[in-house]
Amino acid sequence: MNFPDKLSLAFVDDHTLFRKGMISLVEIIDPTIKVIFEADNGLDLQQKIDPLNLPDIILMDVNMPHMDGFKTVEWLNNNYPDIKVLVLSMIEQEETIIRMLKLGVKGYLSKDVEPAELKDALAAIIHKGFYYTDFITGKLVHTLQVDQQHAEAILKMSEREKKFLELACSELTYSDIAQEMFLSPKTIDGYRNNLFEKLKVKSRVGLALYAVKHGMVKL
Amino acid sequence: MNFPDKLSLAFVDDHTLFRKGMISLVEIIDPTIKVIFEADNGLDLQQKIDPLNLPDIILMDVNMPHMDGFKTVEWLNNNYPDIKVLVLSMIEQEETIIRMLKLGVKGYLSKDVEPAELKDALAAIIHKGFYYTDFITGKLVHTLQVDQQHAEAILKMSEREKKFLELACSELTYSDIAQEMFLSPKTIDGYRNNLFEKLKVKSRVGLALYAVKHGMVKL
DNA sequence: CAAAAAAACAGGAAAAACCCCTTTTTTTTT
DNA sequence: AAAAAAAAAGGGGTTTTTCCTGTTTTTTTG
Repeated sequence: MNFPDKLSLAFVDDHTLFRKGMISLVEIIDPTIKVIFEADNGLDLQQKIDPLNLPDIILMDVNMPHMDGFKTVEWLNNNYPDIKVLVLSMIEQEETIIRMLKLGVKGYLSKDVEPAELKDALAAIIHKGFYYTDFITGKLVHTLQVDQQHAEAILKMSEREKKFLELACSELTYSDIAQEMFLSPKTIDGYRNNLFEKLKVKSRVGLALYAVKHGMVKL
Repeated sequence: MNFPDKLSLAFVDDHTLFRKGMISLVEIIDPTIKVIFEADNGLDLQQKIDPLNLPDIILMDVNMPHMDGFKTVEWLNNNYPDIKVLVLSMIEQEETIIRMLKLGVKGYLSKDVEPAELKDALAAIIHKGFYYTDFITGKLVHTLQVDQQHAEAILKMSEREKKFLELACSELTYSDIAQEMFLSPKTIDGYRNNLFEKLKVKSRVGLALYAVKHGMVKL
């Protein structure tokens, strides 16, 4: 199937080889598809987007420097709500997928799909408004079953708590951390207790392992 | 610069879009380059490689299902030592890079390079035998300074200490761990002190983070 | 401006971790 | 069998973490 009118796309991905390769592929998939622009990240997209020449669909990664996929989709929602976003990402973590879907993206594809499926996805997004694979649907169902409070707790962590968590993943004592954050050690105790509750752990080691496991803190 | 004779390549990467896109790009970089085959992973490569029609260079990812980049390079070293490998990967962790270089790969590029640099890398591998960026060289230097310490530490760890380390990466108290290992809590104190010395850390959190970072314990 | 909520801070105690040094038991080596 | 080495365990103390309950200060809301 070809696309009814000229389909226009844009690519947002910091992996230059991948992005250039995708553009070549699209040429093969359907030469009538127009690639309006390509960008390295969300900031780059903001500079390149032209209100008089908007793409129908933006194909976007999640991990990008300077302005990641999440913030980029939020910005698009606020500024160009009619543009549809199809995520192309290696990340298959449930939290990431769910978060993107909550932001309203119209599809989420892994980078290991065949070009034919990419074509199907583009077609479905144009005709049906979305393209969700069984894998994605399975994630959606699963997330309903996970402790909603727990999921919300992660999203609702304050910036101060996040900072504390980062510092707690080190050999600093709570006293050291208090100094670092210009707070009282007793305040730090409070943060720790809050996070123990929110993340359902019961020791500092548990906290550190949780943070690393869920990508909140890098090693 | 064009390549002297027909350069032949193969691609090994589980991301189909990326792989197909790369093939398209190579066509643009130099239409005389021949892509002999493409594979999803190491096992796929083993099935597709033809001893009578070998590529000069294999461009390969590191993370692949079923048979990762490390095992794949080892297999190639044993079976087709004349084939050169250029790694194309998102992974910039020092351990991964060093491990690949130790296995003898002739270059390691991030997936966010420009196509022009890819071309340079291919040319350098053909003419000089390798292509190492400054970034990679920096990793090599650093690893000389750190590798020895880490290797020595690992060699000196007893099986009991390793077991303790695994259990210490949890919310168990030392008392719990002692019961689990059928030892006295005082013995556990001794293990902890030994590991603090060997791994140069000074707290249980430091121990846990070290263990996870160096792959001694999985999350 | 007052009330409510959020953030920061506090007292005090118990548990756990950490530290230094030593002894005992078991295993290995000679 | 004895000596040496390694592993396990111990005494005792300090520091840090954890826990419970509460107060004060600052910010937000009405």
